[in-house]
Amino acid sequence: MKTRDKILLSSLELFNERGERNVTTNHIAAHLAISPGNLYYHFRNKSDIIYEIFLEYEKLVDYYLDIPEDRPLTLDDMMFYLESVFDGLWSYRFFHRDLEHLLDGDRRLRQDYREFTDRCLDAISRIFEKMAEAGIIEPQSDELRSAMSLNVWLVITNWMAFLKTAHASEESANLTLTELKQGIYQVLTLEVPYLTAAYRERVLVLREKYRPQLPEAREAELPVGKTVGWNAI
Amino acid sequence: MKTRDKILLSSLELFNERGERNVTTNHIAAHLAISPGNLYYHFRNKSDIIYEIFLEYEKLVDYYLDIPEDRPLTLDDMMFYLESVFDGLWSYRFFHRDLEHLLDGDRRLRQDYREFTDRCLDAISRIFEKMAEAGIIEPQSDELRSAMSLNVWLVITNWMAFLKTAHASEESANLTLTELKQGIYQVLTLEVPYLTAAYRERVLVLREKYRPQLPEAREAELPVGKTVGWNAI
DNA sequence: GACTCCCTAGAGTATATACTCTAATAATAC
DNA sequence: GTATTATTAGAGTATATACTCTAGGGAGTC
Repeated sequence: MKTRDKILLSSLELFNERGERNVTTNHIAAHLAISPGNLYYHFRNKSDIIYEIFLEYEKLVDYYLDIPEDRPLTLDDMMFYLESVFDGLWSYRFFHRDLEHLLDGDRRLRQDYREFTDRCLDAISRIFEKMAEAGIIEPQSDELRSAMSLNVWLVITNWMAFLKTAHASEESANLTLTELKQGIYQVLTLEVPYLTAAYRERVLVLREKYRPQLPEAREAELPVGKTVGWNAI
Repeated sequence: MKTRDKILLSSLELFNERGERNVTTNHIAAHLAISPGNLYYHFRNKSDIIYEIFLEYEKLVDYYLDIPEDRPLTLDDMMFYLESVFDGLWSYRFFHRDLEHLLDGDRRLRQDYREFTDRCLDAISRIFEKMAEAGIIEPQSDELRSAMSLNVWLVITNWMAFLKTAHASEESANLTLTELKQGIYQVLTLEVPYLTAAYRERVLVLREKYRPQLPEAREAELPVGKTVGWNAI
């Protein structure tokens, strides 16, 4: 593999593991056992590395969210979109963590990310539209669908932050893809009230598969009777 | 005012304006025209300053989210909760921005924040329960209410990040409290499908007041026909 | 005046971090 | 083989940042 690609790969790996803020260019070079000079031969600066990684991320999600216009959507499609988006989120999970700071430091990235968000919101909205056409959910006004789509986006992009800050018992307890995908449960929760009678039960069954599991550690930690919120069932 | 309090006040101000990451203890001291030594006489380190600010934030939100158990909830109560929570979010807006990093650097804060989240989720859930009792929304199963509450929390705590990353046209364009409160529109969107016939119209009218306004600049920027998502109505 | 206690100044330090510069080596073209 | 280009090493640098240390001022008390 070319050094340039190795740098991108290692950077992504380290960013995901430790957070962009905690990974220096020297760390990346050391991790690859190359010199800092070598790294800076391939990339002008750290922002450039991050930008390249973003382009990959963008490409991946755009690929996933390509919506077929020649046929109706199915439940399988919907689940594929959800699974795929969370897979993408997982692979580039450092990105949404320090998003604000990353965008502050790079105009290009800021602009591109904004357009990326718009495309995603558009895609989500289109998916809902086609789901209504397919009779999976009740039709919604444009206005409601847009607002709903935005809420879906908010839940998707911030589910991980919630897990890392509010959920994980200790910083050592690292996140797993399985836990991340419990975000699908939350997204489907948004859809529940709109499901048609014909599909309601089927979707609820699918949703159940993603229901968050109580980590033993956490349950034991909380005083009896004080368990609250999403895990209190 | 005591120097200690001045430090807390200035820190909060600077953190909110520039982000915790971009504000050093030296900046804070300089901003107050005091010496670094003086600052460190009052606080052992930066984490301690942040922790103290968190305690204030926590106290404020706990105060806002105190739920009266001796009477039913009204629509006014609900709007008060929403307004208050977003006011709190605004006053301490630096906090959720760098949350993950802040928690990484302070065990105490991590633990406290987790309990704080649990209390908030509990409060949100209780509010929904009482709103159902008051006939504002249809009753929900415990499971659905918990999942809903968590979605409300996700939307509330991440609305600002969305505004700053995806919405604002330029980094120079600073956020206003009014824009932040458009998050209330998003939260009410979550409630829409559960509203009872008796209250539906009244809530929709309230919700309308928070509907995001299209900033002129933004509209002009986007190619015609490509406007998407939440602002495309 | 002298003592004490609280507060403050400001120079200084250890460490980190993004990035540069020069020289050398490997790969390729002719 | 030789010239050229692409790649790499590694020491080095400028700047920033969290934090320390010592000296001393001011106010109250006896």
